[in-house]
Amino acid sequence: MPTRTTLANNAWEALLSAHARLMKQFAAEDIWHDLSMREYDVLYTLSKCPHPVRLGELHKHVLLSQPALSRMVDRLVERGLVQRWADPADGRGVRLSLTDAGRARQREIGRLHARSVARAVTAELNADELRQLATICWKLAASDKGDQA
Amino acid sequence: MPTRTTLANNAWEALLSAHARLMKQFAAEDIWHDLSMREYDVLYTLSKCPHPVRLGELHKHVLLSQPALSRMVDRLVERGLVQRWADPADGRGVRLSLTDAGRARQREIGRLHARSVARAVTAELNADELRQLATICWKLAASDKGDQA
DNA sequence: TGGAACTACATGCAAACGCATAGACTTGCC
DNA sequence: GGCAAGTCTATGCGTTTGCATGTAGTTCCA
Repeated sequence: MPTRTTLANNAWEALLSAHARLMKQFAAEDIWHDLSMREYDVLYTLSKCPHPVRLGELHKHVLLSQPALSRMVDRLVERGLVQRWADPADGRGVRLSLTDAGRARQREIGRLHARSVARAVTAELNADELRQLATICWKLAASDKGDQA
Repeated sequence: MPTRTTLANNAWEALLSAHARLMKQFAAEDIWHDLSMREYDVLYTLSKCPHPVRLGELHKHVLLSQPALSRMVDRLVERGLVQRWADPADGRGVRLSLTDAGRARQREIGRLHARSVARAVTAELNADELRQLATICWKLAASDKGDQA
């Protein structure tokens, strides 16, 4: 009879293993062109924001240190995929959005990646399991705040 | 009415978000001493192997390039936490195991980390959800059999 | 209004990473 | 047995990362 602690640790280890396996599989796909998956992740996150977003806000969603993110944005700006704007309400701040080229790029890769994801995940899980996984993981993801869906 | 593809992508995004949020939270804990979480991950993986394990085998479980893993092992050997053995059955190969110090270190940190994990995860999920999450994620993790291009 | 405390982002620097490839060994085929 | 092809790990090298800190702008409160 496993304790609640044991159940929790087993669930987390399972999540980590699933994450590692699928990340490796997706990284091996030949769809990323000259982007790293981390860079794509940033483009994808920006693509979901209707308005230019603060660096700090972006940082909450990306597993990267703030300086590393700042410099990655540098590079994406230099490549013409992201735009930096001054924030009129806060002179320290920066607002970021995709350029048209950046949006096009994200869509192009996103379309292919979404297929890979669907193929990999539906190969192992039925619709009920997909719904359960989403429900449970969103609980874990949003736990300090009601965030998006 | 969401399609199966949409369900799959939503589930994967939820998993990624949960992963990112919890990883950040765990990284912020003050329990790692002079190890990075990636290094701890390697020690943990080794701790589960009853016999010395090949580098390539270890690599399957760690989200890191083979050269990066090789050099991380260098550093862990240099710090006295891991041992490298020649493989009698294959002269190219290397076998790895924890030293006593490495095992002690892993246990010490593991005890604390397991508590953090339990605290964070049980705060959001009940026992049924924990079991569902584990079952589903192990399915995703273990599907190393089927491979497609 | 002024200044201390705080926040947001950028930069210096050493460490660590990924990619390409080399080196060492094994396997398979003749 | 011998040589080509394949596998396992290590190394060279340019890039990216994290930590500590710097710089600029904001907030709080006397």
